[in-house]
Amino acid sequence: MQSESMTAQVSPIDPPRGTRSAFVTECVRDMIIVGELKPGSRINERVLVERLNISRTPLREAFKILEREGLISIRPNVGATVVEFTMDDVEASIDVLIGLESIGAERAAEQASDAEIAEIADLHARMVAAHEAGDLMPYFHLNQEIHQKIIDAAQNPALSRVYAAESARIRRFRFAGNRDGSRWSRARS
Amino acid sequence: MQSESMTAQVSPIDPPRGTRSAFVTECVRDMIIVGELKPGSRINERVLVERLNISRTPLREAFKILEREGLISIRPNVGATVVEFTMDDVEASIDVLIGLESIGAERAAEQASDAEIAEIADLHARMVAAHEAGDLMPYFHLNQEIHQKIIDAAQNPALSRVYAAESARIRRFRFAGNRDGSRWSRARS
DNA sequence: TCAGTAAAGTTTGCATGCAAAATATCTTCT
DNA sequence: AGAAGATATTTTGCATGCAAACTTTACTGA
Repeated sequence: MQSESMTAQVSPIDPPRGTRSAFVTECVRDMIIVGELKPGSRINERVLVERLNISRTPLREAFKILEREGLISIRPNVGATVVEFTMDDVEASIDVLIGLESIGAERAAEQASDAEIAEIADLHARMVAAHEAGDLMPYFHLNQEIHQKIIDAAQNPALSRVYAAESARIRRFRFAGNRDGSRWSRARS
Repeated sequence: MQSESMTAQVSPIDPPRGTRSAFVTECVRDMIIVGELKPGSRINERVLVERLNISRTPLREAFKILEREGLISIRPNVGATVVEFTMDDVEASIDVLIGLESIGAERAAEQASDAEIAEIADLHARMVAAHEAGDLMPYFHLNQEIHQKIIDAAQNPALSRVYAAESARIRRFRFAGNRDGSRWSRARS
C-alpha cells in the first residue's frame, strides 16, 4: 500500500495524480515521517499551499485525515501542529504492535498454509541472524517484512488495518527505536 | 439563505458548539451508528447540508474523518457510501478487540493497583452472572465497562486509542453480536 | 522598566462559485 | 422494443472571498 519510494524533497511542480486531497495527504505525511515537518512545530497552511501549488481546501482535508491518523493535532482557531512523541508514547505503541503481532501469529498458525509458515520461519531465522550480527538495516527490513507476513497470514482485515495504522504512526521512530532490538525480541514466538 | 424552518427531526442541537466540522462529524457518525444512514447507501451531500444547516466544506471534512475511522468509503468523483460489514468483518474486528483486551489485561496485571484489580474482578463476576442469567442489557453494559477499565488500567495511551477506535467502528453491531457471549468469554483471564 | 492594553497584521473556519466528472434523461437507429 | 449515443441535470473537487479568532506589534501609564 505505502510505496517505499521516499520523496526526500517535494517536487516543485506537481503532477496531480488522483485527487488533490489524497496527493496532499501523502505529501504532508511523508514530510512528517521524513522529519521535514518537525514534532511540536506548527504547520503553516499558506506555506504548504504555495509549496504544493494547491488551495487550502484539500490541504485542510488532509489535516483532518492526518489528525485522525495521529500524526498532527489541530487546535480550533489556532492551527495544526506535528504531534510530539515521548519515549513512553513510542514504547506504548510498540507494545500494542507486539500484541497485535501476537494475535496475528496465533490466528496465522491456525489458518496459514504450510508454505506460508515455512516462509515466515525462514524470514524469522534470517531476522534473528541479522539481529545477532548487529546488521541493523537488514534486520529492520526483514523485521518489517516478517511482521507484515504474519499479519497478512492471519487473514483478518481489521487486524491488518489497525496494525498498518499504528505502524505508520511511529514509522519515523523505528530506526531510532531499533538501536537496541531487545524490545523486539519479545515479538519472536 | 438556509431557512430556519422546523427541521427538528433528529438534529441534536441547532447552535453548533465548537467547530462546525467537529459538530458535523459527530452528527453523521451518530446517524451511521443509529442506522439512520444505512450500510451500502450513498450519502447525499446536499441533503445533509440542508439537514444540518451548514455548508459543504465542513461536511466534506467530516467525510474524510469518517472515512479514516472506517465508517464510510469515499470514491473519487462519485461520493461517500456507508461501509457494509459482513459477519466475517465484524468477527474479525471482535477478534482484534479481544486481542487488545488481552494485551490490556496483561499490562494491567503488571501495573494496576490492588484496588483496580479488585474492582475489575468484581465487575467481571457480575458480568459473568448477568451473562449466565441471560440478562443481555446489564451484561452488555458491564461488558463495556469492564473492558474499558481493563484498557485504562494498562495505562497505555496507544492501546486506549486503538481500542476505542476499533470499538467505535463496530458499535452498531455490538448488540447483535452479543446474542451469544461465547466469543467474549475468551477475553476473561 | 515593564505590565497592561489597543491597534495592525495573520491565520483560521466556513460559505459560495465554478469547472469537470458522473449520472440521469431523452433521442435515434436497427 | 431495445441498444447505443447525445443531451441535460446533478454531484463532486477545488479555488476563492470574507468574517471571526488569534497573534504580533506598538503604545500608554505606573
